[in-house]
Amino acid sequence: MKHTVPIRILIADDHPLLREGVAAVLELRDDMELVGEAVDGHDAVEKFRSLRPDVALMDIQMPGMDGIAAIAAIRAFQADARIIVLTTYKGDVQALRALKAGASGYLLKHMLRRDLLETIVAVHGGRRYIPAEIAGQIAEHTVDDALSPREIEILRLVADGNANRHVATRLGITEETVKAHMKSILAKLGARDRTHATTIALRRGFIDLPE
Amino acid sequence: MKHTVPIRILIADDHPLLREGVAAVLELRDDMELVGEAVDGHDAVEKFRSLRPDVALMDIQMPGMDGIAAIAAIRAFQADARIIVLTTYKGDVQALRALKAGASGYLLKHMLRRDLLETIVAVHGGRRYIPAEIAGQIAEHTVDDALSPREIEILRLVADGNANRHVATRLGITEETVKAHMKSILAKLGARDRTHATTIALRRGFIDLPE
DNA sequence: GCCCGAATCCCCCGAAAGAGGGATGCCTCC
DNA sequence: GGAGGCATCCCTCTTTCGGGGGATTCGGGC
Repeated sequence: MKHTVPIRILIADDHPLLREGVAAVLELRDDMELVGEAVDGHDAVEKFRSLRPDVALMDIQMPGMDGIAAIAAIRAFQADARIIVLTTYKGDVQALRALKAGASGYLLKHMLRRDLLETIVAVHGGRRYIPAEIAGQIAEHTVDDALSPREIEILRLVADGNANRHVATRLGITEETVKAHMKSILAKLGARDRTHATTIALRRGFIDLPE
Repeated sequence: MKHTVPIRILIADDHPLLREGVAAVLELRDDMELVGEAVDGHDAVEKFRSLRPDVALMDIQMPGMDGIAAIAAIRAFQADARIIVLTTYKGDVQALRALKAGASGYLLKHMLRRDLLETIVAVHGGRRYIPAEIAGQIAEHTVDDALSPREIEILRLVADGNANRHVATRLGITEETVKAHMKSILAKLGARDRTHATTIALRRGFIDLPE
């Protein structure tokens, strides 16, 4: 029962050295086989289509189409695709988005190769595999503190140094409305002021650094 | 002239998969040899002492002692140590600090293995090797926009959501003094307000995300 | 000796921010 | 069809920011 067909794996990550590392780890195993490498989201979707791997390892911060969009695109044409996110932290929001998009596992890049192999086996077997660290973080929040799309839009502009009035003109709404949104943002994030809200949102993955 | 002693290399990085990737790349070369792996700054200093590698690859964001402190510590007892920083971006300030601490090269993790090998050879040969991208960034700033230690301390507290008055009490100074520092910070960073200053400082590597 | 930057403190003052209320339409979900 | 979230707008009022000036001390560099 040990000699079955190896698990066919695709990796999508824009870091060549990390891809190399995964390749090196997988080469030592006769029950796994790296069948392809993708360097961005579009590439990942395309290679998934043509190679039909059993498991895909996917980074979520890649140039062009990001990993979450790629996961959604892949699941759209193959609903039972097994996808594992492989990232360097990024906050509970990103993790939750990835899981909602259809990822079955969430691996942190600083994890050991044992974790990688265990996760691949588990996910290939149809199970989910979320580290307790991440699961706990997700459970902690996401009850009533999810920012609405408009709130995120506003916070992004605020993070970039726009005063309420500038945000208002930029979005074609009133300054009063922006202030109302800001109140809601501060309450949801438990922030003391707009600067605090910005760093909290950055840490949790609601927004990215401007530019 | 091709068959000389291989370049002995030490890698310090808290990402096992990346270490694996570097190891895999170096294994293909008979003119290079990976002699050790360190998982944090202390480990790096210790392993450098005992192994005396020709070149050390060093991450700058590691648990415990960070890479820059490790570089300084290593150069303190071996002034001609060849050290290459291997990181995922981090702003011109971090790059400059690393170079000032004694690094001879600055590699971005998304670079190709060709760049890695070229840099190792160059640095081993006593040359410096800074990607144009990084060199340009450093040249662009650092003229008159370096924040003083006190300014960084204040900006860190501001980023964490402290009002001027709270910063003042925390540091045992007057709110007026904090305001004076804030004026200087805004001017140096070219920021429109404290939130903008915070995101600029994060992007450039002056400060890290709170917590 | 002199200059300069860092760090400290002081003033005024207008403009933002944020906390406190509201209100209205428009969804969707149960 | 009501409940609740979203997005919009409105008003008041206090606090905080940030620009505009200053000032001093202390240390290092030319």
